[in-house]
Amino acid sequence: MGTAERKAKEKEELKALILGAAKKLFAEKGIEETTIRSIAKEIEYSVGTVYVYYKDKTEILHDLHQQGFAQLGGEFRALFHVSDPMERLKALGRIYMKFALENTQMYDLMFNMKAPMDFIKANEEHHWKEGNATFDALRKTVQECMDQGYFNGHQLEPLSFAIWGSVHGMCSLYIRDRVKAATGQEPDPLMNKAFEDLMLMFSKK
Amino acid sequence: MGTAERKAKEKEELKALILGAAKKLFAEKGIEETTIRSIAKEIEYSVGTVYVYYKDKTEILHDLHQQGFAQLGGEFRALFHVSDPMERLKALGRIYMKFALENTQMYDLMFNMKAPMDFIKANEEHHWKEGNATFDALRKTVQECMDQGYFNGHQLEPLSFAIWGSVHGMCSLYIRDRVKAATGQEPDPLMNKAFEDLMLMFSKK
DNA sequence: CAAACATAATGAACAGTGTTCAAAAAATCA
DNA sequence: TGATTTTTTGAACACTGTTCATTATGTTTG
Repeated sequence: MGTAERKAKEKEELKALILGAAKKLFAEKGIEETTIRSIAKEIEYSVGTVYVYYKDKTEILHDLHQQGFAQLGGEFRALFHVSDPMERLKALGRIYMKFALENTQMYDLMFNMKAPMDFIKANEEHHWKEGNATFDALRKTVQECMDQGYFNGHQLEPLSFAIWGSVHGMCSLYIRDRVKAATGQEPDPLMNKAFEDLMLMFSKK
Repeated sequence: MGTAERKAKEKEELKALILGAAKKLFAEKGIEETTIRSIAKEIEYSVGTVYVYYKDKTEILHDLHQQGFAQLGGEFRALFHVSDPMERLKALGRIYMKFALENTQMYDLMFNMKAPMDFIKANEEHHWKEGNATFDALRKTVQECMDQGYFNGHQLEPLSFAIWGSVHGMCSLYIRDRVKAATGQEPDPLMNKAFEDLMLMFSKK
């Protein structure tokens, strides 16, 4: 039936409209400062309408964090053209860090905020497929590095986690305003140099 | 004048009482879930009283985060008995991580939450002395390691930051529930193994 | 076409938050 | 004791996420 189809499409469109407004406001004024009312106002609908399409705020946050992973995942996938695994590992790290610095709010949502994980726990019985896929890209690359003689005497899983953690840690400190406050240095150059330092240590055979 | 003295002391005591209640509730039910009203109830005073002794919630959070740094700082200082700098570096990391895993709420407050930094920006013109002192302990130790031939070809500042970031990153992912969700592994053993992996790489001459 | 029905949108209302501040209570002083 | 100062109070305000009876709109049917 044509009408039902069109209806379903319209519903999807409005849902996307809400999400788009949320994304815009999050980037503009931060996630904490963005209210359901401000989202409703942005798209010129009432608060109630937002709740017709999203059962609560964590669902909006979860949908948005999926968009972030779609973008980062795409950039990761593009890097699998690089055949040298250590080069690819470095590139993955660089892209990851670039993403974090250029999309601080989104990165925060993906890797720091509790909301998306709360939503997953409450609705999808514990499967964070976005995080899994991203970690998999890293793990695969680390495995290939090990096959080439890198990371001797290490185990794949903890090593991959350690590498993720080390880059995430710098990004997280950056986003949460601890870098300049603790080191006294300009954050951006320090981040880049520190990243190189890490990679230099990681790539020692 | 004796009375004025006693008064000042009583004021300090009540302030400490508020802070103690806050600390207790934070550890019990989490920081986000602890309200000014619940703090007031805990010490059997009214909401208004809390605001006589603390100008707002960020000040409570800031005072509490100072307590955390006092504890961690004390544990750090005790480690300066270890004369071998690389051994001390590893011990610093282990203590840091132990602190994070055993005081998740406090660690979150110290290194993730925005409130304490917001308070500092608004009230103490940008000087995070707690963070500075802690980073200094790390930096000093890293310098001594470099003096002994470790970390060849690295610069002190970015390297120290990278080391901090790498341990912080794992702790942060742990606290924000990303470890098991992304890796599928049991978090605690993975953390410990990953920490060893990092230290192994750091200590390669 | 009009009436019956189904779907979508609304916004006042609720319970909760941090915060304020005139008023009440308690303590101190003369 | 009475006046004055200090401390404590909690109702009230502006905000939050969320709900749901009511209204408006669209669709189907006799």
